[in-house]
Amino acid sequence: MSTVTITDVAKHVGVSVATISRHLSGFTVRNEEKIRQAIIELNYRPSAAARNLKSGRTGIIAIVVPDITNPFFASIVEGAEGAVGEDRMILLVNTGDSRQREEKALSQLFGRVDGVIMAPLTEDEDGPSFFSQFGLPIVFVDRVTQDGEKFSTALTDNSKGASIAVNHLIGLGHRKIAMISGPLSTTPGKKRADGFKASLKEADLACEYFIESDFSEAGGYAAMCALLEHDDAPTAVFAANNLMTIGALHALRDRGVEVPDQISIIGFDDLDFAELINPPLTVIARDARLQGAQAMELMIKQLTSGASTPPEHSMVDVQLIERGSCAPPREMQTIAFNKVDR
Amino acid sequence: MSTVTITDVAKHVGVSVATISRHLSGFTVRNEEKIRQAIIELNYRPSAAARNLKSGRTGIIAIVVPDITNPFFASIVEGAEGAVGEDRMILLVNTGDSRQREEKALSQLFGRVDGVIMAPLTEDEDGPSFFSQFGLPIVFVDRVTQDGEKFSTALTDNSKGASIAVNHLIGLGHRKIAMISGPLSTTPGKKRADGFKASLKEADLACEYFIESDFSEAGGYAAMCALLEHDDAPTAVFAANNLMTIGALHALRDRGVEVPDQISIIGFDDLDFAELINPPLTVIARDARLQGAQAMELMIKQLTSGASTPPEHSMVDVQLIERGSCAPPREMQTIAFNKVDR
DNA sequence: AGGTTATCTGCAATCGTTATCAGTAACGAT
DNA sequence: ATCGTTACTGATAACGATTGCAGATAACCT
Repeated sequence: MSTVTITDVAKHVGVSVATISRHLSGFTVRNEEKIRQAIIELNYRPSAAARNLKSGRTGIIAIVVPDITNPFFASIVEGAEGAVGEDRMILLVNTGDSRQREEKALSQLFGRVDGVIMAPLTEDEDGPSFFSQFGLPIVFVDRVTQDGEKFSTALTDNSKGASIAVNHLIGLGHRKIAMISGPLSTTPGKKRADGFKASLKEADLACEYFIESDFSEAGGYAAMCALLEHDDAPTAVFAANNLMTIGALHALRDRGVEVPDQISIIGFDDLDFAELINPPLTVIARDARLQGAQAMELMIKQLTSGASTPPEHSMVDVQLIERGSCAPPREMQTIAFNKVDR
Repeated sequence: MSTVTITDVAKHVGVSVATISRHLSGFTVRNEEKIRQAIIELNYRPSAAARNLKSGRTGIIAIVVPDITNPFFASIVEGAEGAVGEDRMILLVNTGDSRQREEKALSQLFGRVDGVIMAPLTEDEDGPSFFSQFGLPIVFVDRVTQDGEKFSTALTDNSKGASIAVNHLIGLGHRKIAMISGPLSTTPGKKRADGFKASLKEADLACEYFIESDFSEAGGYAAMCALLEHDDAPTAVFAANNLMTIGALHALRDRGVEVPDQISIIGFDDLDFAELINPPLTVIARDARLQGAQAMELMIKQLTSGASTPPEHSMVDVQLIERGSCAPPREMQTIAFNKVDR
């Protein structure tokens, strides 16, 4: 009943503990079969704690995300899970957008895990020094901190995605294009905003409708409400992530604004149900699962090839998925080529 | 650079390791301030592994779910995370609906965690014996195994939820009511099916449109297609979970079937975007976060109050959220009281 | 058989903590 | 001055595994 140790197995077989240990770590030993039986018979399970203590490694990789209910991060986790392999496990930490929790979690992680895959809350200055002296392998996913180049990263081509979105809207004839942006203190927030602004400038358009929000549904809702109250409201909106897109759509629905009749909307990150929305949502999509898997691969590479190898970087591509939420602006629709029905 | 141990701190301060250890576990010691400084100065972090080895506990609670990208399970995890408290962490295992992964994960968990909150894949017979001899505290969430009564559980009133759904449809005048059911080998699959059948019987209706599917989006899609091909197709459908509801909606959309004009649909489990779908989706909802939190509370109770306390059970309530996806059946609409426009 | 390797084995030290136990200092009561 | 009590301290033995070392077996060759 009580815990059965390697010593018990050794006694049962009639060899020393060293032999059992060696058998467990894959060496060839003489009484292989006997040992295997004894292990099953006694229901012996090696103590992970003792192993960790000796070997210094835990076989656990932490993955720290701000919000697991965000489908994007859920997919990241799933992708990482899929790439973790046979002899490692994942420790999930959900920081709930709280800086405090993030720090506490990180300090608790030390010694419990072999490495940390993380999507940091912000690019804050106290972050980097902290990570640099953290003493654990780190891979940043989706977001980085200021000194992120020192670590491996698995990112998306954020600014390219934003450019595609904006150019799509411009191509449809829009001139008054708004952006509901994420926090500029985060990597994707900043890069997507940069891409947005750059593309506007390239088309000689002023950046008049830019709202910095917080990547949350409520934030998207509020931002959209603010845009609608504008004297000269925009004809198209680029929402910088999935949750804010949902919030914006809720706002439009509540106000009775027709999409894409009165306003076009394009989101960043696809959603399972994007096709089911009325109208189906046009988005910039990327493979989040792949991104998670890449992060895990970078981590494993780092763990197996010694700590001193230079950091590597991977990038997943983005693509436009046209559905029905973008159309030429209202005043153009009579002359527009691809006029939308209804 | 290398790891600094409790011995280093002791030397630095000029006391014995025992004193440092006592300070760390909250006892009052003489050189409190000096010790605190030394810890910071040397950047000492207690070794989790060594602690585990001595104390036998890890401060980690595992939570095992079949699919983290399912918003329901994501919410469960979030709720559990929120209730885990200061000095414990969560280890997430995503089994990806694979029996094999589930078993492997579970065996790996032993010794690494203090307890397991789990949503088992099925109620299979080999499950129970396995869990019973598992030797770790277990709390089942959402689903149980055959001998689940032996363990604490945090469930939903599944059959009540199903009954509410069916009675809602019956109340609207439907007689040909279908169910896209989950696997009958799972608790929610079984209970929801039971509730469905019982309510039909109570209303003297035959159970003619029952399809056992697999809780996946693809499964829901296929099931709905099958229902539509029926000679005498149903006028209403109850889909037993969120993913299958999404699948069914996709099928309806692809076939050009109007909801709720030609068919009514009600889902189990709410979705963030249920209001954004056209028409807004009527669902049976429950508080998944709360359910996750309850599971965690039961686990913590079990951990703190010794292993020999009897298992406890909690249950979150369900409620009907009427939106727009259910209406009287077509042939009744002219005489129906609350006729739907459009 | 005898000698030389190649394999396998047991002993014991070790990983970093915590728990036990005996011991010391301080202090008030007798 | 002695005793009892309280409040802390240090030395040391665990916890359960891994690993270097030296010795023991077995395998192989002539």
